[in-house]
Amino acid sequence: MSQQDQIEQWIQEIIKIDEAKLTDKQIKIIQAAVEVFAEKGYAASSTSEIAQKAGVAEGTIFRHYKTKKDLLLSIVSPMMSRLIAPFVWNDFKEVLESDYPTIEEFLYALAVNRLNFARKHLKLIKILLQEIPFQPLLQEEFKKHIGNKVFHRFAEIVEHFKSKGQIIEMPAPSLLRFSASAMIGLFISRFVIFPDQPWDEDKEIRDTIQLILNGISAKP
Amino acid sequence: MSQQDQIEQWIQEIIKIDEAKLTDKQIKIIQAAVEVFAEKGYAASSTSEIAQKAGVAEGTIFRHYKTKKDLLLSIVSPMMSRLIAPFVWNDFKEVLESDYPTIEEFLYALAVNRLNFARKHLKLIKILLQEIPFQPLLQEEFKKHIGNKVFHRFAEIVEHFKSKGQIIEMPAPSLLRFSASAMIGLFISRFVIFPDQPWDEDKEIRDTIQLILNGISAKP
Amino acid sequence: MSQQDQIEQWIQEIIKIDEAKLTDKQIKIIQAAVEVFAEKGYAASSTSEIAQKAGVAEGTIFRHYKTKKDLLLSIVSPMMSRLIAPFVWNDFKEVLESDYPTIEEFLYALAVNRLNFARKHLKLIKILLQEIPFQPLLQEEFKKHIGNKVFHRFAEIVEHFKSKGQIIEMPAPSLLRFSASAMIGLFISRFVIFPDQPWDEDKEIRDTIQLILNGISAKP
Amino acid sequence: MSQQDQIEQWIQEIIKIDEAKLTDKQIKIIQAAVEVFAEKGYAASSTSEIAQKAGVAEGTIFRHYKTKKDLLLSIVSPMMSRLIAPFVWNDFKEVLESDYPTIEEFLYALAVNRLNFARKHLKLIKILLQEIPFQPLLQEEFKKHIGNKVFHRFAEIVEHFKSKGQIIEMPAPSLLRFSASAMIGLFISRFVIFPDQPWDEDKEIRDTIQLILNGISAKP
DNA sequence: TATGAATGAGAGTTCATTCAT
DNA sequence: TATGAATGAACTCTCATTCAT
Repeated sequence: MSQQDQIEQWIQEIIKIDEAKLTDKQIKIIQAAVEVFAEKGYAASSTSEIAQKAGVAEGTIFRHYKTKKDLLLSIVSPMMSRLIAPFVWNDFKEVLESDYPTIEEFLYALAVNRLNFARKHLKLIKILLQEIPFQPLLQEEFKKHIGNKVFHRFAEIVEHFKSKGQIIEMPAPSLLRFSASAMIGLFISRFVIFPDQPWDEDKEIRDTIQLILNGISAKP
Repeated sequence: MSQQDQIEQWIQEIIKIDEAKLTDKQIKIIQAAVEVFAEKGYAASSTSEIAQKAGVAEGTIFRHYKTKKDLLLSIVSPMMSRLIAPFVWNDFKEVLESDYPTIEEFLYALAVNRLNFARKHLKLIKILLQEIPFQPLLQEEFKKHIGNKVFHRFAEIVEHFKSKGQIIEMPAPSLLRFSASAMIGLFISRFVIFPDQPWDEDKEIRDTIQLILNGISAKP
Repeated sequence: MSQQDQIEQWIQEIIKIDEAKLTDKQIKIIQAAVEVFAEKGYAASSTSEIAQKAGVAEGTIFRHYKTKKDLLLSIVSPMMSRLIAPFVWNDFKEVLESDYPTIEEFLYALAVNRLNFARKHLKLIKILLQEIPFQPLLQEEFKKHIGNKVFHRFAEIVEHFKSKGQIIEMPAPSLLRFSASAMIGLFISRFVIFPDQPWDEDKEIRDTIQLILNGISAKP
Repeated sequence: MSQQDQIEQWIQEIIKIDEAKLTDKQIKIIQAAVEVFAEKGYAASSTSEIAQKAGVAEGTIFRHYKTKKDLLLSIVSPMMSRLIAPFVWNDFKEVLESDYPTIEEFLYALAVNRLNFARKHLKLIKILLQEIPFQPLLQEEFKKHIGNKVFHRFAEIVEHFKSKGQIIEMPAPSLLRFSASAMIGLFISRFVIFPDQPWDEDKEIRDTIQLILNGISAKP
């Protein structure tokens, strides 16, 4: 089992996706909704178009989802936790220290994993990002997940390396923001802005990691 | 005249905003539209709400703007060039070399300028970013401005410093993306994600610039 | 056996309610339907709410009743005959003359009986009255029962007393309408308009009867 | 000027109907709505049918009335005060004593006036009565108007005659209920139950008044 | 017999747009 | 130029009814 597969497996255990309970029609509705929401935006999408694309009657949508917003949220809300799943690992630090020879290798594995995840769920993530500003419920979840979980985990790690004198003297939030921005910037360039360009993903990931590490490493 | 004022003046000359021609009602319509679009998103906003907020009749909007989309674009489209105005300077390089003692100082002046600009036009920029995915016209403009102008200008500068051995050996697009991501990440954190936190903007800007420069500087 | 019980027994014999044939689920459906129809009105009630309240599946209702209207009518239609049952007695006159010392006593017994009946089936009677204007079938039944049976019976009695010089000289329909209005007015006040006030029912009934008899009695 | 005209004039002054402000289309909408609501009941009526009957677009209805219920209430609610207008006269007692030779004559004038009013607004009154049970707002208005105004006025008059020994010793509410029931019973018979029968309205009114007065007069 | 998912017609309502004033 | 009443298509959502299980 490769390291990537291993990471993926851990994630699956964490989030326990129970798509099993969905009926055939529900899956078709969700697929159609993702398609249409991603293309036109939530507000500009019509339930009739979703129904048509899903091959069901419009009423069927409302049998499974009380309102159109309900449909959106039940699609998009679980995405948030899946998106940041690897960062809320309980044994994150152990994995980092034991399973990977260098921090570069660890970050590379993580980045590849998330990049593949993003590639797989591109449209859903688009919808999520588009709708966060307008859906208070999503904002709450965002704060809960990112703010409380991911942030504290990262702060821990940063302090760990800082205390060893390996990281530049700077507030943890700034370092986290910087690192995350660089990675997210890569993702957005790759998938949103220039999806049709030829990309040497591997090299771009490695370069970005190097730039980040250069940036935050303490100078001798 | 301070350096900031000087930059601002140059920008004004470049973009030549002709708000002078707008009637009183038009200005009210635009202000109301920005307000409503930013709050609810373009698709979920109604022209009647805009009219009401602007204190004009519904018909008046359509006297000045053929369609709702027309209203959106005439608000948002000019923003793109204003947003990237300083980066398309003709005498960018001269300014950089002659007016500022170090590159840090130059980047700092630039960042402060854009941060203040973003603060002033926050809602408009929000709308712009929200609607780019759905408005082909905006996408074209984005590519035209960013792709052709900003990118080439930066590539020039990067090559200049590379040839002097001061910048790490890496493709210019990657370096640009990395630098821009770090700065934009700061802006989004400041204005979108944590607008209500207390911010030491100056320090955050200087830190971010330091991290970027650390990242891209050639190691001795 | 009290006179009230005796009257009740006669009524039961007349109308022969065959609720025995109803299954458990049917009874629950009817109860739920009465509840919901009375609360929201027939047209504003949904079969799904009835099904939910009855604890059965939506389809089950339509297994027993072809349509929603069918459900309404099979609930409400038998009520009409039950409501006017005592007035269509075959031996009405004999009872009146033999079993009760005075006409006041007879009317009092009758009123108490109907009042208790109305109290017991309040919601059903509400539905019946609400729906008569919109259900031609109910209108027919109303005319058949009231018009043909009750009216002729009363006309007979009135003529009987008129011929004895005990009742004022006035057309029987007017006298019937007057008497019925006074009693029905009492019922509606009691149950519909002021159901929550404290009522001395006995006294109100006796007063109303006295007023009616005062009104229709021939003056010496 | 006849006594009837005089009464009508007083009423007009009291209720101050300002139908003048209604546009042509609004009047058509109201007329159509009254027609359809009366025929099918509020809940079973569709706005599209009303629009069609009024000869306007469906959207036009919602420009003037926020919701379907709004349409109902703005039609029906003003009816309540108009319906009971003559009974809330400030100088009711003076009129009764000065302008009419006998109380019979006064009641007769009043009854004729209300009968003509009911005839003119038959459908509206039907709708009002049908919807009172389901519209809390109407119930409130009913209690406010009938309970507080009409009732107290009548109680006053009853006490006045009681003290002169002309009315039977009985609670005022019972006497009012009895009298109102007899009159309302006549109206309902006339307009709702047997609208198609030939009616000698004058005689029926006079008979009913006589029966009421017989009922409530103190016996020598 | 009982279920409940599925239907699709039609409900009330919104809205960008038009046009007579 | 500015208005706002009017439009009617399109929207989200409800509902009585059907039917495979």
